[in-house]
Amino acid sequence: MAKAAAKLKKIEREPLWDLAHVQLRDALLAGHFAPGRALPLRDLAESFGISITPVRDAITRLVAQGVLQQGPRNAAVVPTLTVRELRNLTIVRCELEGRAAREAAANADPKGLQALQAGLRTMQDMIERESLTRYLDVHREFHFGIYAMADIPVLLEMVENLWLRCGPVLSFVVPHYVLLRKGTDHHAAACDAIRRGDGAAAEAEIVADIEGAARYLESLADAHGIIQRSAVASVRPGGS
Amino acid sequence: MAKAAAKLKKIEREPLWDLAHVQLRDALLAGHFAPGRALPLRDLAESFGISITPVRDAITRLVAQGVLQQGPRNAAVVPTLTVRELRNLTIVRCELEGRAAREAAANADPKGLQALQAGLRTMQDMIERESLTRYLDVHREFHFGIYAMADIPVLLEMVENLWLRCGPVLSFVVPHYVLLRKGTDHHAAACDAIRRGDGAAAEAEIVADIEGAARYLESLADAHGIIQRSAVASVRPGGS
DNA sequence: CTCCGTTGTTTGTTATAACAAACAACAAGC
DNA sequence: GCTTGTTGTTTGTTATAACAAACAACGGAG
Repeated sequence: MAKAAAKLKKIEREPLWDLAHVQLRDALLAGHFAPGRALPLRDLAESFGISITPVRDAITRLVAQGVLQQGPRNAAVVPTLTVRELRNLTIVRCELEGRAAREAAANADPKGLQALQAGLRTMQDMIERESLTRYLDVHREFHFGIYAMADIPVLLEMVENLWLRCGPVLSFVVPHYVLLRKGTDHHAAACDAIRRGDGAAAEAEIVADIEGAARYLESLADAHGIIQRSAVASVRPGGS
Repeated sequence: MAKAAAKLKKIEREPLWDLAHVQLRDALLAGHFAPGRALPLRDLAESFGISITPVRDAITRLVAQGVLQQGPRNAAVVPTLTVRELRNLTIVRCELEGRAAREAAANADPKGLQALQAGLRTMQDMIERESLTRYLDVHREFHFGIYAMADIPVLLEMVENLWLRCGPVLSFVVPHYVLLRKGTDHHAAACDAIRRGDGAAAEAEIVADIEGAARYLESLADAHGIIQRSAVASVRPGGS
């Protein structure tokens, strides 16, 4: 009987290495780990309360995705973004996300458009109230609402990868950036263009949004220690 | 033989999971595994003569890269490419490889150009002699010679991922395709455009090359069982 | 003959232990 | 005082065993 019940209920038990992967990914995105920091397997395993095997699996996956890099001893380290790497990521992002916006304009559905506009209103509300704690989530949902409309899974997957790569840095700056009201107009314009079915305009707006944020981020490169000017970015043992 | 020697003697101390990863990747690219086939860990471990742990690592990495998919039981299966997926991959490939060609034209170096033309001549020789055994390697080197010229590591990495995804299918058809002399002119034209520094032309030629091959591949979809028309693509348990 | 339950096997998952290489620390020698 | 060799610790790698879920095969009941 227990067997029959189990067969009927369809228990879905998520593997531990998947949990570790999600937790690690979210912590990375939240900027919880400093760039260049090493992530020892046993420490993570202990903090998660599991063995090192699933942690190792999660790390392997993240390294394969380019979200983590591997240091000298094959140790996983959170990547340090140089200005050059940020520019390269921006180039690829514009190419891919621009194309996704173009495709989204081609086959936009009313339901998705409605969700987009709802997100737009929510974001504007949040800006007026200056309550930006959940802004990042809505912002992410808005962008990926557009990209999902393109209905090209490979493209969506790659854009997610790109967001993961520049995630911590972007998450740190977007709230500051958005208070200057520089991003919202692009968002609204992109949404309008998609509703009109104007693919070129949608692509242009998304590209402008991405490049604007990247420019702002780059201008802050020296102010905050978020991204490194040089590629070395190592801990100098000497000095004061 | 190299791997046997490496196994007997301790020449290189490359991790085992790296070896497993490379061997699996090459076998996939060579089309050694039928699409839809499951890859049990213990079988692979036995065939490699190692434990299942490094094999599992390699599989995890390949799944994270999208080179392998995971089936119902989290089992790794070699992905079956549907026509729709192939079209989506082609879209992203055109976007990314086209941009790479454009960037390559912007900062082309004489040494790389020389290597490109050498590859071009080798390919033409091979076509005339109809000895296409090593053609795929040269073809791959030619394309990635262009993409490496763009000097954008993230872009190069993503293009490599895309090639891996449609690898087996493409490897199977390219030799047939190239005997029709349909691809070489695009290659030569792209090379010329890069030398002239004409980014737009280089992009157009690469895009034409990719789309031409994709069209040809799609026309063969029904003839050979390479790609599936439908998404199911189940494994027939019946006779061999 | 067909349907269903039981059982044995397969297979992915996780934990643990043994191992090896690299870094840190400390002590001896010049 | 500085360098160097040795040792202890840290940390990634690999193998192995125990485990659980799913599939296949077999046998009994209707």
